[in-house]
Amino acid sequence: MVIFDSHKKEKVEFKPIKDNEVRIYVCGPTVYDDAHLGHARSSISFDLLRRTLKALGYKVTFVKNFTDIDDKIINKMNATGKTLSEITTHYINSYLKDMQALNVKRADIEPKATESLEAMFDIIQKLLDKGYAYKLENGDIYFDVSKDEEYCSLSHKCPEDEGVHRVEIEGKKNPQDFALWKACKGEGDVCFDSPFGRGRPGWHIECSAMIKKHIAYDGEYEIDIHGGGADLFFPHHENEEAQSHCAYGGHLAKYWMHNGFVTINGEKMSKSLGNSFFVKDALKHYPGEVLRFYLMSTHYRAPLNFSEEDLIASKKRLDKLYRLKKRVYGLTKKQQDKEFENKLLEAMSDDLNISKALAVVDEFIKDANENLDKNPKDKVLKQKILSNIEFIDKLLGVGGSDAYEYFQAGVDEETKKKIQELIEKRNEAKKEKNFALADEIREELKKMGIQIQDTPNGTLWEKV
RNA sequence: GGCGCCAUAGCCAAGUGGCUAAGGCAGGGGCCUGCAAAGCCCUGAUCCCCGGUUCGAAUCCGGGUGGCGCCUCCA
Repeated sequence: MVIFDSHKKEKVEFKPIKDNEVRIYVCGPTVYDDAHLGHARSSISFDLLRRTLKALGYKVTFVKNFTDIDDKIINKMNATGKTLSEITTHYINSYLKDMQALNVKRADIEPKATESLEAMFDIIQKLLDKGYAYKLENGDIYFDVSKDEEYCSLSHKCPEDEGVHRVEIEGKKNPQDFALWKACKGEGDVCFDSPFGRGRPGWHIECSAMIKKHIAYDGEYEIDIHGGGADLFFPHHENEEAQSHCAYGGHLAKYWMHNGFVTINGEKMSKSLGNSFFVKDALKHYPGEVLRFYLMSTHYRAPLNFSEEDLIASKKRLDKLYRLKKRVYGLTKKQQDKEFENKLLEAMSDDLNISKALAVVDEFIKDANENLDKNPKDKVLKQKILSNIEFIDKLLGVGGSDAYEYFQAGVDEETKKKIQELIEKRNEAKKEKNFALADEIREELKKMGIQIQDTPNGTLWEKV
């Protein structure tokens, strides 16, 4: 497996810290709103990483957190009058539901920041003891970046001070110092008891703590891979790394991976720009699997400019896989095709080269169709095809649905019945060589958004 | 202002020094079909511009131009 390490800024051979085990931590969402396509893409990217590593035989422990305490959540509380847990529970469930629709596997561990406070206290205390942190008069505790010689060596993105717009806080020693603990600000704030007084944690400390609590090794590196959106590299990941190595000595992660953004009209999708596209809204128009296929079809590090036109083109590509699946429908026995599996896995092993992988899939579909045309009754051939489709589902997370249901999504039972009746009527007309009537019926179906195909196995239909 | 990324056919998108520049969508031609649809076959780019390195560059270096991101919450 080769991955692009955003710390070294190059592709490197992946070697786990311990044997065949891989520990991955990915920054999850701050749960104050529904998931947008950017969250979806990040999730799908690391889902592909996880599936690939598993297929390669690694034992993978995958952790994705929920940031459930944050300024934005508090703002939402004050705006809606709801409690913290009402808001976070709602958006966590909404997130999980969306990700399930996208065929993203649930993480092995899904820690919440509010349930990891003890681990945060430990880091903060160590940083205070070692002189890396200091307390302001108002009770806030800050990390002193000037004490950490390695600060900035992770992302290489630390800016010079000129031209930077930063929030000034009274008493901060360096402009880049960041909050580890925010003292309680009274009414309207959410506060927890701590050894440092009532307050709440800073954002960066949460991830360091959850890693330490759940999956950290004690050695040179705490985990194998740390992932997240490209926007998190600096300052979030830089700060996580700083806290962790100053508190515990080792580095946080052996490899760092960052996914690119989803853009709209070439601009980053974000709340502040007001151009967010929610997953739940997209799901009203397209099946989750189609959305997943589209979002994953651009390499995870490249920006993806969302366009409905491209999404439709992408769907047509996926349709072909399902049409092939229809041709081997009903089979249960499988015949493993190691050559195909290796080819697909090899593509994904190259820093998740999805374009190469999808080209392998396309080639497979083409060959399979061609061979089925030549030998429609070849059982072994069909079993291999079925087996390959299952492998595609396992590795890429698409192709696992029922082939008929895939094409009939969103059509209610009553309509299905009507379609069936029209098809039968047409078949009779065809038998009587009444092609004018047959064509008329086909036209009627077309107006309903239904396209039919006459095949040796009868007339099939698809929703366009 | 600092740091960084990107620029390949109508569109999406691989390829990071060397055989004829993957694959998909759209388009054109054909086979199949009562006609369609589906499927299969054939068909398209010399890689933003200029200069350099090299026997040889889309791929490396320098300079442009054009997009974008991070530096403030953000996947």
